[in-house]
Amino acid sequence: MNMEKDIKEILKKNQLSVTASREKILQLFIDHSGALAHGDIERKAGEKFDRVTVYRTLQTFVDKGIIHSIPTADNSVRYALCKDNCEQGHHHDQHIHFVCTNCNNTYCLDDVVTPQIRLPKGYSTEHIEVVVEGICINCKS
Amino acid sequence: MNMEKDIKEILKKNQLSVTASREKILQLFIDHSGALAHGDIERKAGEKFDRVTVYRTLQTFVDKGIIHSIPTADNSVRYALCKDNCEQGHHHDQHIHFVCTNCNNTYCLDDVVTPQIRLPKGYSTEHIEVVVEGICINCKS
DNA sequence: CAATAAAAGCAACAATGTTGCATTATATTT
DNA sequence: AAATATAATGCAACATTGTTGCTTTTATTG
Repeated sequence: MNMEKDIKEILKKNQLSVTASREKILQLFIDHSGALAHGDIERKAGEKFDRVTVYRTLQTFVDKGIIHSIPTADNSVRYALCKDNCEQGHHHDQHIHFVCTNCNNTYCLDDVVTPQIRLPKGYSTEHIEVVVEGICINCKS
Repeated sequence: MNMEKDIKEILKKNQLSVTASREKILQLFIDHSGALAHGDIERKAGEKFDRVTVYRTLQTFVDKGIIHSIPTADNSVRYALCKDNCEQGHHHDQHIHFVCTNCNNTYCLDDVVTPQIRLPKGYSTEHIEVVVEGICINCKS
């Protein structure tokens, strides 16, 4: 399969010029099923690219709706591919995230939809983020 | 009201020696209804205390179950008081968190219980974190 | 292929988080 | 209440992470 072409097309579809760093970093996300922390990406792509480029590329991808960031409680933001055809400046992922406490991987559980939350009177909802911690399917004994 | 005494007692109840920095930082949490970012605390208490002390005090409070950390998607961990009588090394807060996109405050909605999440086969749940973004009751127009 | 626009690289800096150790404060014991 | 043991603080130095301005390089367009 000609994945390389797919990557170029993803970039073009998002009105991004095709550069080596963008191809490489997007490739990382496609190859890796789980989420990637900035540090992971910097380690895997950082030999070839400047740290600043990694930061800016990730930011660009988030802005374009190619990846989304996943909240954590320990100051280590992670990113994963958007699968819900997010558009520029408007993410609408509806899946939950799962963090394995054993292998520390983060997964997007695309089939698990975020639940409705009934808020107290006066609060309005724009976006709901659900992160479940537990043992993933690869680590269960 | 003699709040000072309460603070000392909270510390003692958690087998912590009563020190000026712990009193001050715990006071901040009690006075402030929402969550506090590390930066907030450092700014409010940092004139009197060393940055390192703030880090260590927060870590101690988390370990003891006095405060809990709230995940965010932008690398700015926030902390809030535990109200569900968490014990040392074992948090069992069951409330959701609400981040106002207008005033940027984070609230613990103690009355809103985290929903059940049905995970795919093979995944087991240890902890569920729900963060809702929207407009809070103080900012609604 | 040249011109234009955009991205990458570089350097310097700012902010955030960590560690070891000497000093100081707290709690405990007598 | 003072001495002692224990624990927390402050300090310095360092490591990591994130940001900004500017120059050079690369990609796209005609």
